[in-house]
Amino acid sequence: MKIGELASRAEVSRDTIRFYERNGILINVTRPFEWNNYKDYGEENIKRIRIIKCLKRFGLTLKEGKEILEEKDKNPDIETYRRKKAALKLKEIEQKIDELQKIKENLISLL
Amino acid sequence: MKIGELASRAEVSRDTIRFYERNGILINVTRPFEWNNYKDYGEENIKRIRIIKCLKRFGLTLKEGKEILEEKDKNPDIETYRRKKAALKLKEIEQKIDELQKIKENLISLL
DNA sequence: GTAAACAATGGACCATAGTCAATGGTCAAG
DNA sequence: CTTGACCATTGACTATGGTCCATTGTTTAC
Repeated sequence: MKIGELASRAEVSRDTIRFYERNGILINVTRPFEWNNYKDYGEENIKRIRIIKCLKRFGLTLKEGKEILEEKDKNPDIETYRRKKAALKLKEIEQKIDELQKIKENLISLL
Repeated sequence: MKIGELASRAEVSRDTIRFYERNGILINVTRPFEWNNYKDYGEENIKRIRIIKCLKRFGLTLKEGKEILEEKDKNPDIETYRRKKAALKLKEIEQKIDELQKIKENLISLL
């Protein structure tokens, strides 16, 4: 699968794919042709990008998404890890909410 | 007042002052000496930096702080404007809190 | 007189998540 | 055979708020 096909099937831009590749999100990227230097992206990358997109919606960063993918690569029981990660993220988000609440109170007292 | 004095009196680094200067936070910066090219920073900049530091604590960005300073330069009745700005910021913060709440709920449903 | 402390300038760098442009090569349709 | 669509690579750029570095010039203190 060439980059254009992956891009349209995973619904991201070519540039995003190159960015993900640079950042180690993708696997199985080869250059199987002798007559050109086009790359070939393995099918599984569609799923990987979809997972990343999903995790991003939950507020996880690319780095955190990458860690989950890597864990999944090593360990088929991804759910345990994913839940652990999600629980950690939850705490982070709760802290952020608290922070914003404090700023909000400060602002209200200013008004 | 040279940069070092301003830095220690306003309790920021020299680099921060240069950064603020580049970003138009400071006023009355001159180069009054013929024999060197040292700058002279007007006294009012101490107060300006203190205001910026204060506003940052309320969650305002540098740009927003700069706007308040500029308004203050034009209009002595700063309080009205500051309150308007703060009210806007409050809405923003409330939106952000809502957003985080949604992500939090998504995460909880994932767990 | 010399060394330390200070000043100015320009540019690189941090994280985040990509986007955009330039250049050069390749491939398929007409 | 040429045009347009596609591919690869590099590097710059976006916003935020600075920090750190190198280099050169100046002032101050001993």
